Amino acid sequence: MPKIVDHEARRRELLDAVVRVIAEDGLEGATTRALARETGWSTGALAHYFAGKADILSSALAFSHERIKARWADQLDGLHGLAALRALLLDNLPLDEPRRIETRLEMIFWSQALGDPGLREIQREEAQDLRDRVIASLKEARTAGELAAGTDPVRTAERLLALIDGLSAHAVLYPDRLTAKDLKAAVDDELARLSPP
Amino acid sequence: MPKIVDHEARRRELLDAVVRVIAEDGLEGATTRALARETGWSTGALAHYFAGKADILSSALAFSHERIKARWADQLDGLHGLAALRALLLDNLPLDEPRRIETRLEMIFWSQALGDPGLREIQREEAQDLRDRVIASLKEARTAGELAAGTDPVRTAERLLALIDGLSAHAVLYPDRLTAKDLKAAVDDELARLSPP
Amino acid sequence: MPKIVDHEARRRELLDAVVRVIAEDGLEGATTRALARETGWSTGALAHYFAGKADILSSALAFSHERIKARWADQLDGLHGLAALRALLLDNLPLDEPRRIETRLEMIFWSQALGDPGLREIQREEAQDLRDRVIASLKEARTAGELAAGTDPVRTAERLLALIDGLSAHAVLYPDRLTAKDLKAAVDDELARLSPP
Amino acid sequence: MPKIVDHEARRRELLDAVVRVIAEDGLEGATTRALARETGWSTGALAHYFAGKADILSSALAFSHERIKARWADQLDGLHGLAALRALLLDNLPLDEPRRIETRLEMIFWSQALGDPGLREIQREEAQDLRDRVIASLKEARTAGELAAGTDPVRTAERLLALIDGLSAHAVLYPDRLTAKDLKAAVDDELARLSPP
DNA sequence: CATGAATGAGTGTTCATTCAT
DNA sequence: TATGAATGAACACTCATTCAT
Repeated sequence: MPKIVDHEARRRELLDAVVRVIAEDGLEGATTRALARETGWSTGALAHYFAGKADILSSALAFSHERIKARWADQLDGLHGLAALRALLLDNLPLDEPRRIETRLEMIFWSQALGDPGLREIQREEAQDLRDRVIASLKEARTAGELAAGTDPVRTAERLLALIDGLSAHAVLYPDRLTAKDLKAAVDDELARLSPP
Repeated sequence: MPKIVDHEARRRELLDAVVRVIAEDGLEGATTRALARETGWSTGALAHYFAGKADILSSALAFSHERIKARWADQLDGLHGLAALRALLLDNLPLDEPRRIETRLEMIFWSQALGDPGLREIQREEAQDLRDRVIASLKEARTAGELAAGTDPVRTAERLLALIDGLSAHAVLYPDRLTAKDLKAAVDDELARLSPP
Repeated sequence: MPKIVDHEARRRELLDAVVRVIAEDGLEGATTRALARETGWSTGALAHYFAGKADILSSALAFSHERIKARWADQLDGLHGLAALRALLLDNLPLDEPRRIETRLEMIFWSQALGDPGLREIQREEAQDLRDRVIASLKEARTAGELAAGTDPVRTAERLLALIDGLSAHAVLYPDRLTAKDLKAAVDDELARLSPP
Repeated sequence: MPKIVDHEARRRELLDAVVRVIAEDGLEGATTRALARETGWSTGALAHYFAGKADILSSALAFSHERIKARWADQLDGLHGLAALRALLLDNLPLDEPRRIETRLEMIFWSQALGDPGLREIQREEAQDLRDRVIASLKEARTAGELAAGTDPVRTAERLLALIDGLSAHAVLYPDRLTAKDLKAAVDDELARLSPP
């Protein structure tokens, strides 16, 4: 009678540890041995749940994205238009330690994705999802008269998305230069410019 | 008399190839053997010019920064205020292949810098330099009456710097989504919002 | 259940081969590849049992010392005074192949120890141990009236210890000049001079 | 008109530096670059005077031996029998810094000679030379009635030679344990036992 | 299912040697 | 002669992967 294991639950449990290791030590520190140690399992155990190291890494990225998306549902509940947009943008900034980890992970995979189409696709999907939501919020805001005339939702979305990713990168690279307060102020400054005069 | 080599010139020559390899294949592909092959020299030859691989990598980053800064001098010659600001921001976008290489290199080192204070310092200096120039241009623009009342140079600078880094990252990650034209439009949209009504 | 290995037993097994390689080919010949080949394992396997090459080498020296000290217990069982002293000194001479290997190993590490405090300490401990035993035997002999009046145990010990190390070195360097018989004769000549007239 | 160089004089000048480097840093530290740096010449210059690194090393050993032998002539001038013997033995102990360098060099080459017949031959010749002188002095002493009846010159010589080499090794390995005074005392203790009662 | 021992190709680095100048 | 730039094989070590238990 074999022991029955919930593979998906176990994978998520393992990936949580993997995400922490990568965000902390980078991909150089994420050796299979280090991951095994940190998860509390053996290297061989990881082999049961993942096809190899590449699978571990891409799964870790996808796992982080799932958590982020699950959070959006909470954050945006009952919000609309600019309020929803603001909540969404702020949620994507490294304003606390869990999100700093997410940002570090994301940046690590940005450079990795440059040479790995598989990783790039995972990131593209997440980015597309966020972009769709931003555009939808902007359209909602426009309908509600919250936007200045002539505001193009797509162009504005690209600007806002670039802003939060740039702010995120700067915040984790130069924490002295940008505090959580600065990040929020930057987003609010930008949003203020969207409103009608 | 033996052949005398200009060490600095040779280093720059080698680093030009190193930058290309890293931007093309990432740091994983930048093995000493690959770098030797690509530069056209032996692994031992690299040892004459660099203290080790870490020195090659940080020198490559510093070398790229020097080239960028040298270009600024040209780009900004005779420009002031918003015009200088616009030239500076556009120069920092991956609008052509050489600058796409620069952007890819920069992104690769962003993630590396997260765990390497030495690299982070090299990047911080470059970022500081750009930040100073952006702030100076904004102050110049304010003095010239090119800015809307109440525009804070520092907060604006942080927003603009984040914007161009975010746009750069998105452009090299999702080239289908953002063309050179889109990048310029995003910057111009943002700059338009700085002018007085 | 995986194969469980007794790490200490495996280390000793590996070190036995390492000692042979070093004594045979010197430290130059003791590359990690050569040691792996000679032990019958892969280079990676050695990494499981030793922290690195330096650890392999110092462990090999310590292992040889342990074997020698274990042998003393046998050799000296039931012996006292001059008889114990003689047994101890003879045991430290390269009178047969196993001890020639020990001597060669020791000499190889003498020169290595000149520039490596860690190795020097390992050798110092072993030398101190032997020195203590020699002095103790001499004091025993003095008490038993086996020594000429005025024989100083410490000074005598130093002379005897120097003698056996010098004889050992000469025996392995110039085997034609010094046979096993010559070595024993030299020790006996020296001991004869310790007895009362 | 080519520059004329006294090859032999230049070789000796270079070897003096080589000996110092080896005695100081061991053979590991005696890279061709290090030797070139220390001699004040380029690596290529050494190639003019030596056939290769092996030639440099064996020449350095031979050079040290020449210096030692030249010194014997001075030391033993006008001495005979036991007095000559004593002078000879003391000259071979590391009683001052120059001779500590000689001893370190000798020990380094002992282990190297174990696997290199060429080096072993160089050392054997030197050892043979010293051995001949010791035996000759002993015979002289015997003729002069300075030795106890039944003293065999060859067996005694082997003992004395082993003693000084063992003392030398111990003195450089464990300088705390054996001072210059101790070394002299050990030799004098041994010599005292040679005299007739 | 789970283990961790074992593999061996690949890494960065060193260094004796060669040779055009 | 003398230089020092250049080579490339050899080194110690790491690590993703495999697999007998």
